[in-house]
Amino acid sequence: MDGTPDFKPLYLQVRDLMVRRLASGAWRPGESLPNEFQLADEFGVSQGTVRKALDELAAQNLLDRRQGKGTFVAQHTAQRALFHFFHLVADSGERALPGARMLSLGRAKADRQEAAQLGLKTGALVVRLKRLRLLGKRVALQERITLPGALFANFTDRLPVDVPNELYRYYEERYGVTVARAVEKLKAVPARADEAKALGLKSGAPLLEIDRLAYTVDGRAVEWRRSRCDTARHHYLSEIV
Amino acid sequence: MDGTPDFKPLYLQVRDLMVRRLASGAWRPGESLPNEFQLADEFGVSQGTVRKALDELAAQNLLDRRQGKGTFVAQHTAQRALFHFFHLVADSGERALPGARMLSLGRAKADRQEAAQLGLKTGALVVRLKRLRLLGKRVALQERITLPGALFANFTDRLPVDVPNELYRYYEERYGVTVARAVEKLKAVPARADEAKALGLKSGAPLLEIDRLAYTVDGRAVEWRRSRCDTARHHYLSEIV
DNA sequence: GAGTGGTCTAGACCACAGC
DNA sequence: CTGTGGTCTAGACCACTCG
Repeated sequence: MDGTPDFKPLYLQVRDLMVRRLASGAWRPGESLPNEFQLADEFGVSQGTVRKALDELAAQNLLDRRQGKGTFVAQHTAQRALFHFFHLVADSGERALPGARMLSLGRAKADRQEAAQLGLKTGALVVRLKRLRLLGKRVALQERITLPGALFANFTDRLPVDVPNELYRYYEERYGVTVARAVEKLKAVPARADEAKALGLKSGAPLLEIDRLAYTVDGRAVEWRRSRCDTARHHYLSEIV
Repeated sequence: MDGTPDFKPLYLQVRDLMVRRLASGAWRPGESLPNEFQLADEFGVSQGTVRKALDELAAQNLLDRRQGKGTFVAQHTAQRALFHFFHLVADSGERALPGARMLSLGRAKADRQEAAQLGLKTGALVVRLKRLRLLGKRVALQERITLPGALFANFTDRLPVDVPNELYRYYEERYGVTVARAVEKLKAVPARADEAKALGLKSGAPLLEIDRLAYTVDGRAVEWRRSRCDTARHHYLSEIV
């Protein structure tokens, strides 16, 4: 008569409570959490149960546990950007964070596609960025980024040249928006004339298109990014375990 | 005076012993392992420590734990091939295992590149396969596969048409070679004339090249695969957590 | 030395599968 | 009902960090 499976281990309940704290901003990036025994007291469970919840969150890169120091809310760092969110690698194997050159930055009304991707109404306010990125000294990709205007108020107040290269850290520090997860869809596409020119290629040259939707810990889409990359000297690295 | 960090938790030692059993074939795909208490006795540790080792291996997809039933050595199934090792998805979101049409199958001496990828000497015996794969009813990619001849004796005895579509299951069942891990490198490349013809495209059309090296649990490279895909109606899906 | 997370153990009990 | 893995607890001890 009820159909609910309705059994949820304690440690998952504790984990979900913790996720809520992270999502609400009660625990902010970089902060240290109370120790395991204090958390156990607070949630009314044993230290072992808290530990299992913490380990789950650490496995999802939401927390950072350091023996001897404590448990910290994960933060976007250059390292994380490089190894976790940026998958283009030089064919030689070297990795380096790409430079960026902003082309434009402005507000607009979401077109149908942007609205669909970000879960907004068509015509809702969005922020649009367009930039080139350099791998080594060579311009290797062009990207367009769309953000929901509601979450990123006054984004366009700053001069394009003053917007930092590492956006996820910037979103986190300035807007309290933490990207926790992303989905990328890759295709091979022909370069449009303007892209070809920007990247120093012939029109129609093959580019790797990376279409990324980034989500917060509570599942809201907060960035749509479409990059088109010259992969003559680089590749996208994907590890399957 | 020694420099060795030399502290290895018990559960990792136990895990490594188990990995050796898996690598040696003492535990074979599909087999069930002794229960946790029996393993604990055997290794001379507590059940909790064995559990931690088992959980590690299950997280790496080397074991399959089923409540109420037991712990089993992971096996390559259609499901696993589809969700774990095959990342091309229709733009609609549908996933389906692609059909295959073998074009050629034969022995050869490894060229420089094949030897380097697979860790063989140039001129060592290899098996080469070439096939087309269909997504839906449409030919969507062409791939060339190279295997070390030493591990796949008599592979070419079978008629090309009789080699099954799901290769990893076949490697596992017929040759005792289990693929545990793979690394893929993606690029956008122009179609060569023959590829264009096979895929029904114009020469120079953009293709997604997927260059995959597959490894066994003990780290030997056992397959090099290079696929070139038409991504007009499909994309490569990559999830970042 | 004090405080943190990490490991190891032992035991009780729960949920699930299958006879 | 029995056997399996899964959860929860409690306590001892180890390794790492920092003052």
